[in-house]
Amino acid sequence: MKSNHKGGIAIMKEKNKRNVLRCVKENGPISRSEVADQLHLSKPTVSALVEELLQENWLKEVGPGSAGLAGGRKPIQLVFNSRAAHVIGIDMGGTKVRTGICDLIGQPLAVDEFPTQTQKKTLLKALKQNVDKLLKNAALKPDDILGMGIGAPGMTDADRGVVIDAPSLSWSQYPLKKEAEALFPWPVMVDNDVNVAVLGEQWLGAAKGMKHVVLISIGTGVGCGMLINGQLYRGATWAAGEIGYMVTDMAKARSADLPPPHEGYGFLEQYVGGAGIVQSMKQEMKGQPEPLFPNNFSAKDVFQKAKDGDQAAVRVIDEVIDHIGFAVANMISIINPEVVLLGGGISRSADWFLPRIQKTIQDFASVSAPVLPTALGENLGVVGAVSLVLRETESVLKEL
Amino acid sequence: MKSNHKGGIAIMKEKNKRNVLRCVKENGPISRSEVADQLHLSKPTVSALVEELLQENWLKEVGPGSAGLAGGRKPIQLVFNSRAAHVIGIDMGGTKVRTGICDLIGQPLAVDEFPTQTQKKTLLKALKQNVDKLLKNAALKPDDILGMGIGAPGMTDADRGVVIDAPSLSWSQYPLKKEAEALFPWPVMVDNDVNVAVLGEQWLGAAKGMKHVVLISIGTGVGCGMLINGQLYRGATWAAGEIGYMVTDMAKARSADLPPPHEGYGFLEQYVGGAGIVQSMKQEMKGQPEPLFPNNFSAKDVFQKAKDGDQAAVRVIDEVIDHIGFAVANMISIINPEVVLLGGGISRSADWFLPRIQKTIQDFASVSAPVLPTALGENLGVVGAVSLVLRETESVLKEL
DNA sequence: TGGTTAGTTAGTAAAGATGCCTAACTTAGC
DNA sequence: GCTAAGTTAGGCATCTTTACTAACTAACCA
Repeated sequence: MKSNHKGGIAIMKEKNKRNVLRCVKENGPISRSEVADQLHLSKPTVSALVEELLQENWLKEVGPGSAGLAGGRKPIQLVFNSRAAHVIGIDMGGTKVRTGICDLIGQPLAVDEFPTQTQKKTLLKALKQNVDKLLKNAALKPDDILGMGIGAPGMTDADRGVVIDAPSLSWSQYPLKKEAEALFPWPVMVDNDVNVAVLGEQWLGAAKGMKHVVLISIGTGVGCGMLINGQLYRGATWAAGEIGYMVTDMAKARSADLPPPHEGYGFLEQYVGGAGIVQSMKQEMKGQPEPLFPNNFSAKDVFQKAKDGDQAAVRVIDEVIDHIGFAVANMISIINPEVVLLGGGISRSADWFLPRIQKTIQDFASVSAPVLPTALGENLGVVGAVSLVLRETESVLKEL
Repeated sequence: MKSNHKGGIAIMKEKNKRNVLRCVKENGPISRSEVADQLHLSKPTVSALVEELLQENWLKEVGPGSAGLAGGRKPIQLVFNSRAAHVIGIDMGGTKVRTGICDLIGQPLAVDEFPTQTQKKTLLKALKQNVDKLLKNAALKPDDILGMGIGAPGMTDADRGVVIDAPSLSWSQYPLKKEAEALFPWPVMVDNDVNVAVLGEQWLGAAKGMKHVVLISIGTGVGCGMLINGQLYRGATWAAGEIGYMVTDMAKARSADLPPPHEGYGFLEQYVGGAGIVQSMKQEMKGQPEPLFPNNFSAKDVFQKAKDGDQAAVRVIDEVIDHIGFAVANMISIINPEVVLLGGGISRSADWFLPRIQKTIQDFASVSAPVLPTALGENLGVVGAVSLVLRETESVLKEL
């Protein structure tokens, strides 16, 4: 048994080992020798650590590569075993829950979804069933699972795994991590859906490998996840990124023809969120004799009408895009990110309005930054949740 | 000679040593035994490290404390030697340069200032002279100096120590670190003045010990420094915190009666910066028969008139404060800091307008945060620059 | 063409250095 | 004698260096 060196030397070995693992993972097939060079470790040390990693199945040898130009022994190529473990990602939305099992490089082996239940108990039961099915589909056993990540649609205390407030699910102070861990035999991590999304995009999407990323998600509500110095930034009280409350028009904010703030929606949200768009459209239609829409319509419908050229809809959407443009410009001036990603329902129409947003940035922001739609599509939440688990698990290797 | 263990075991010893040092520094007089307990290190290890730290003069023994209730040998009390080294801090402003020498706990031993020269060469020469004087006044030799920090009024590449752009000094791509290090026999670190200020306030001022801090400085220009996860956040291209470009009123931003953006000033800056206030006041005075001010007046004068109750001035200042309120509210919604500090010339009038800003936050921000004036007064820049050096020097001990 | 030799690189083994821990001891006060 | 602070001695884990073997290329020569 290992001695209980608390602040001890064993930590360093663990660190070196993780570094070796990461080095192999990132640099594809690579020899022990080259790993030693890259990590500034001696060859024997690397050999010993690789030996352990092979034993533990994190690495595989894939036969000899080719020798260098100047001759010499052929190197033994090492590769990361992306199937050494698997991670489950859960994207818990207001209307549906998307689930998936991924390997260690984020490849989905099985995905599924089911409608969100309003009762917490039934929701968890459905989740359990669904995950069991997923395991069967992927031909995996619980032992193969390293952990499970969950993206929840609301403010979340990621340390304790408590969803502090999720209006769309009527959750408040719900200890999701604890409840889920009672149901599953692996560790569970929970975070805000937007935070999870930005992790996913930084791992495998449009912000791959970047250190400073802002993701703005515009759908029913408006949210924003930030990656700063390569780390998720969650704020002092888990409330960072509430861009939905950004005021881009003081005069309007102060005027009386808007509902008072703090009834669950912020200023920007009132303009660019789904409900806000519908509201504005209704307002716009008042002056017109013939209703453009039936009684029930969605923001998506308004977008469609605007694309089709209807003037009233265009006016509404133009204002939405204008607000988004200024919100993005403000974020760029404050955060100076490498990239701004636009996600949520609105990202489907990205091509259409991105140029206008870019113009606003160019005119009003202090510096520039590319604005792109998210790249991971419908699996974004799942992949992000998987990334959450992997980062937390490997968090020891944060420093070089 | 030490073997060149690169990724080696020596790093851990260094870390433990720094932890011991920090432990003694933070926990006042303390015995070896208690340090061992707190850091989960063994007594012999602590003794050895303390021995080295005593040799190197970082620690001092201050005679025996009192024995415990149950008897036993009296502990030997250790204290941090705050005079083991000294650091020079330079606050380089647009009109004057403030200099100071501090000990390791931020106590100023000598401070001074001199007018800013427009010529770089003469400025550096004056700096050299002034620092030499400072050393003499503090009765120190160059060997006693650990390093020098400089806060520069503009966008700064802190890695290379290059001031990228400082309009008030007409500097562009100026390698200040390199130039200064040619003049002085110690390492020099350079950063933005607002970044330096937030470090200072977090060290010894109004944000002591906090991990998430926003400092907004409003004077000639408008700047913002952010401490996130306990670390300075500088952005992808050293441009983070350009709050002067935040747009809080889209309609006005688009209207034609303002100068076009990107002539060196951002939207918010045009309203709340010194020049902007003067401009607004002039605009306001046009309608009035009798001029309130002589031809030349400053933002400070306008503030004074407003405090005295002049209606035109009050209108101008009210708008300024309104803009600031929304800017602060937006920052809080986005960053969710533990505290927002207000610095720069405007902080003198803090008492007067803080309540209104707080009202705006309460009405429009997603969460709350205290808003306070900076606490370090005229030495803020100097102390912050000292802090910059100390953090960089001790950066190894960032993790617990 | 085919064999031999020199040079180069991958990986392993043994020995030395460093730093931590535990256990036992000394010191100093009750 | 009891207790707690601090030191000494011995052992263990980890890394590095040095020296080695294995394996391959290139070039030379019969």
